[in-house]
Amino acid sequence: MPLATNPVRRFAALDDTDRTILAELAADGRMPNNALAERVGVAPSTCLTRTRALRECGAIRGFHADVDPAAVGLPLQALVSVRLTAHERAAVDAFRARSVRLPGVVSVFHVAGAEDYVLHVRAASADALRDFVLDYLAVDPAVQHTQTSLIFEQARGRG
Amino acid sequence: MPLATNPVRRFAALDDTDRTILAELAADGRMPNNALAERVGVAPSTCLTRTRALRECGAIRGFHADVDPAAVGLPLQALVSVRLTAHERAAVDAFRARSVRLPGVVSVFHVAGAEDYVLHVRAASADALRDFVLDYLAVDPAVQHTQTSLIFEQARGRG
DNA sequence: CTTGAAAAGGTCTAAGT
DNA sequence: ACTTAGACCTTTTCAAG
Repeated sequence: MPLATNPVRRFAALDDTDRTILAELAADGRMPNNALAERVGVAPSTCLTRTRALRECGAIRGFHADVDPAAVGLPLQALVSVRLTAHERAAVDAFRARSVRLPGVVSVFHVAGAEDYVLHVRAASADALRDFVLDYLAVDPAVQHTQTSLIFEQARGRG
Repeated sequence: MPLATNPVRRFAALDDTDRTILAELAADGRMPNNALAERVGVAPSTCLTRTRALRECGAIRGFHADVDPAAVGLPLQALVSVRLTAHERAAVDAFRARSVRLPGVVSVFHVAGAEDYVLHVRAASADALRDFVLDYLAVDPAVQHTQTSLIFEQARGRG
């Protein structure tokens, strides 16, 4: 993949109306099209066309309910830093593909720096969290080292 | 706040139907109620009652569009670890309240361990990211030290 | 608590301005 | 891009099982 690749090109046509739609739907993903149109200041039909285009060009990747982890029996959260043994593309990509499928994994960040990955995970208990690290990461020959930081509290920003 | 506090109590009544609804809406937050009802195996009216109860008891905290950061002119992401100078509750809480309002902040994690906070931030460019750290964190007297790790790639897990 | 059916409201398409 | 109109679908309520 050449360094000159410019993925922003796809979004070049976005104007203020589009950005407002994105902000409103990021805040409330279930807002009816009528209400959205009024907030944005365009006709409902225009709003619908814009919203659909935003989904098709990839600016909107999907809609998701924000579920309280405690409600599904996973009250604990942690950030697990992972350093790999090898750093070729194949090993790195393979670890990412594997880690996103592990139970309790919310997000996988491939980062620059001393660590290679940071996993945001949820667990039912401290024991379950320990088991997650030991059973899925520590035994992985691709994993050289892990460090687990329990999350006391998470707050959402506003973009 | 006593250690014995048990916030799980609020969700004690959740059954299989509720958990299926949560899973479906987490995967597709815009699924129509009658499609959801069919997948879950109850009548649409029942499904609506359940879904509303899940929102009111806090199991569903909201619905959000998943917006591609690149679409809104913020193609860069980073994890910024923050160590505070003081660790009394007042200082810690104040920093959290401040940091969630900073521009580009996606999530704020209060973590156990050597660092106090990890900020997930978005930025328009490397310069903008540097400015964010210097202008908002480095100048903050409550902040002792920061470490910024650029995010090469983020992948979502499945809960 | 769940249900089916009726009423109310939103979505979507296609026309013309 | 906006408006209108109408078909279609979804949500919501409510009386009853």
